[in-house]
Amino acid sequence: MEKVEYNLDQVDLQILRIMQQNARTNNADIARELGMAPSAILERVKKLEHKSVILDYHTQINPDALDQKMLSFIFIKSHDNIGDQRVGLLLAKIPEVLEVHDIAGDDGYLIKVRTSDSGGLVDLMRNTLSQIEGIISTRTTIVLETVKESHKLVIPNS
Amino acid sequence: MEKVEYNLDQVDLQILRIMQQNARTNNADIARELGMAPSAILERVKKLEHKSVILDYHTQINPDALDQKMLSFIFIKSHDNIGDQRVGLLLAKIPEVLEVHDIAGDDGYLIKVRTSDSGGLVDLMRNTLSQIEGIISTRTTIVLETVKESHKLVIPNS
DNA sequence: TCTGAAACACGCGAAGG
DNA sequence: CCTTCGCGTGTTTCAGA
Repeated sequence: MEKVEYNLDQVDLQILRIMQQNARTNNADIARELGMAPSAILERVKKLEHKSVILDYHTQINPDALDQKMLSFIFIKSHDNIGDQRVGLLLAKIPEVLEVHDIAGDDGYLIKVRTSDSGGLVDLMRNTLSQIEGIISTRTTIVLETVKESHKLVIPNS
Repeated sequence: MEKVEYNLDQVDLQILRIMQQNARTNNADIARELGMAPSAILERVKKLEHKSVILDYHTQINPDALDQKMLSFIFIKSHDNIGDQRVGLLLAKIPEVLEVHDIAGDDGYLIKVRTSDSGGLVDLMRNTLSQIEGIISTRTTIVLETVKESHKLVIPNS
């Protein structure tokens, strides 16, 4: 892993705070709030994108509206050795698999999966997961209801 | 739970597909891509927001840049009865707790937590989680590395 | 790294089919 | 539900401090 210096100052943090709250806030509004010229904000945002501090601008869509009512977490034990992520990378390619985390303790992964319903989950496990070589076992946890789903990080005051 | 009709047509799905890819794409660009007038797009986007199909515009920030290198999932058993979410709602109020899911089978919740490091996690569990009445036990899974973290839903072709 | 000017492009509401 | 039109405003580049 490479050492990267991000060197964010107060103004950067304020920009991030505003944009995390609403990614569509325009430069002019941010500039007014911070008492700066819009072009200065533009420059900083471009830099934050280049430094990979800002990774993406994303529209959060209601899963129900797209008929993806089912959310599950699946623990997957694999033959992957430490540092190897062959199975993890294959899992990451599946569109319904939104997250893949390499976890401690179990030689395994935790993945987050959205499907239309339980049938969709069964299909995914039968048709897609079972095709991946090196999976030893799975344990599925089904979400009944999501109380909170935020992507907003805690941004420090300094 | 109320029955809601979303009634999304092809144009709506295309708009969602574009905006999910980049929330900052402007109406004019979307209009060009779909061969429509910008104001028609504006109208539809507003409607999608009102119908809660679009929930949020969010800037995804690199957690490393904000010194939040530690990600954990914690299973929490509680005294909450079915349909009751007292503990869940209290968990949801904690800023470091990004997600709270009511899960099947264990009278419990699965939460996703970001902290600066393992010390931050210990602090959270000692100082904050332990203050919540009704938690019976916790089981923590530590993420060593995240292979994929997307928030993009699969948008159907029709 | 900022400001300010200038050219260009977009947002967004009105009016109409 | 769409288009066209128009004014006010935002975006972006560049020179200069």
